[in-house]
Amino acid sequence: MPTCDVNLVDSEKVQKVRTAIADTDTLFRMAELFKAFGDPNRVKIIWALATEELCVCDLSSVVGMTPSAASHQLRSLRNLKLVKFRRAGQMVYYSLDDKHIEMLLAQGLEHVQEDRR
Amino acid sequence: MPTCDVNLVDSEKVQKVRTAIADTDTLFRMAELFKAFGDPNRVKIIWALATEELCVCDLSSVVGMTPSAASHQLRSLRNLKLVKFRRAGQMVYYSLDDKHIEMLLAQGLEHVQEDRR
DNA sequence: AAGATATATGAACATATGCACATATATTCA
DNA sequence: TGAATATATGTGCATATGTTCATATATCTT
Repeated sequence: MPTCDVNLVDSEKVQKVRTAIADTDTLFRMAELFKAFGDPNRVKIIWALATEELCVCDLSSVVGMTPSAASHQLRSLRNLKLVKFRRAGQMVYYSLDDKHIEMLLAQGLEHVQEDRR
Repeated sequence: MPTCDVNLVDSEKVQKVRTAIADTDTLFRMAELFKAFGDPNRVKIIWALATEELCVCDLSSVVGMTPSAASHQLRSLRNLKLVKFRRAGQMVYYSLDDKHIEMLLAQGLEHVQEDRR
């Protein structure tokens, strides 16, 4: 891997930062979590479920996706344990799994709104 | 677009959720913000810069990328106004642009760690 | 000015992602 | 049991993404 010829500019800083950063697995999991929020439709889904528990049918209607597409996304969110669900007859009701999720959503919104100056 | 035959299961809820969700543009911007965190290497970059201001050379060393790859990623982060930079001679020093970014990072970490029960 | 070094950028390529479509599964109701 | 409905899943495709490699730009040094 090419590096700067001066191997490091400030190796003390580099060492400090190296120890500050989380392990690879944690970084990977964090990236995966954020990736879940990295699509407008999924943000919409998450927001919707933060507002109200919804069945797949109503959810798809709200976010404007086919039930199939919504279901696919819900699967990812389920795998990441971001949403939980309960079956009620033929319907399956989804909701957020965790208060953290709402906080992340709120943080994101805040940043975006503040940035629009 | 196919929908459930029963047009809506609970149209009152649907209406409520519809009005609760942000406009398309906001959703899009939020997704873009989160997408920036949606890659392990970028999380690493952001974390590194949250710890210490770094030149591209030292940053690439910390995150284990080529300076070129790091520079590409820094450009995206710059476009999203997540990082700022100052030139010092041949070197360019990057740092986080905003406290929100660190908070998002912290929130993400917290979720991931709590989840590892 | 010329060479050296740090950073940036463009293009190409491999991989990942999100959706549509077809089909499967599960539940209800007749 | 069989038809109807809600949800889930597999596959294929178009597009997005991240990296590498080549090259450009900027700054310093001599």
